[in-house]
Amino acid sequence: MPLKKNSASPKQLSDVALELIATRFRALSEPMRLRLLNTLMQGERTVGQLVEASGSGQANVSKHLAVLKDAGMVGTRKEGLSTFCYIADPMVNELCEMMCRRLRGEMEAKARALEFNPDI
Amino acid sequence: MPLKKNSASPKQLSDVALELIATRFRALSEPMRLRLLNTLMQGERTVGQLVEASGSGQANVSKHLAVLKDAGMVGTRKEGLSTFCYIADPMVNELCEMMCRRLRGEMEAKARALEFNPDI
DNA sequence: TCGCTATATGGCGATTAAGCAAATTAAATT
DNA sequence: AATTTAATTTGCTTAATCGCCATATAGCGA
Repeated sequence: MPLKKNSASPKQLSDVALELIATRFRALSEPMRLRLLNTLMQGERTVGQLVEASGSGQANVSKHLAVLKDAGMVGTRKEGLSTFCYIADPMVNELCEMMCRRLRGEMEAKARALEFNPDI
Repeated sequence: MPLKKNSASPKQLSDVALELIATRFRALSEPMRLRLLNTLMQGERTVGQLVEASGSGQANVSKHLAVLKDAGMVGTRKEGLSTFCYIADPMVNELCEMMCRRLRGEMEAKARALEFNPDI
């Protein structure tokens, strides 16, 4: 067995792949959508609850949710008149936490860099 | 000791935080920028090399690199006339790999779902 | 100093995306 | 069937972004 590249193959991604990946990240590139996801991290919510929690209009929330659904990040479940939304992809949590951690680290480093340094 | 939530605190992120996170993801939301990053994963490259590898115009590459630099994902180093670019944040690799894995998984699942199923 | 090369920047047209308001569908209630 | 409630869709306006072109800056060699 030739034992191909086992991990982190240095290949260039195809145009199609790049487009797909970009679309996923684009879904995460708007504060309002991140706010919706952030709320959904606490558990299932109806569209109406998300409207209230987000402070945005109903039409906008609906459209943002459609984007997140297309990206496979949010799922929905109908129950009577209400549509319940939930995070369909646990990767979303990972991605956001990773990003938050990183940002906190950077900001703290910058804050430290701006402090007076009495011991040098 | 009250034993607060030790991890994954269910807090809502602030507007500022959401904006910062969105900006980071937005940097990853364009195929051309992903292509540049993908090339840089193989190692340092000059802007000119990236122009050639990407098949895009020099001005565009320069602007895309500026976005990636602002997002803290790419760093540069000047050497004579050339500007060498490199991935400044290892998280970029993680994020892209995670996304690729996930997409592969989903696509394979969809492909399987489209197959004829002889054993049922 | 005068070019020559590598990169950055500014302007322009076209496309895309967001927010708002109004119209439309869909399910439950009376 | 008519009404009410929940959500999606559509049309409009404004703002952001991409790619292309031309121009400006900066370092190097003649």
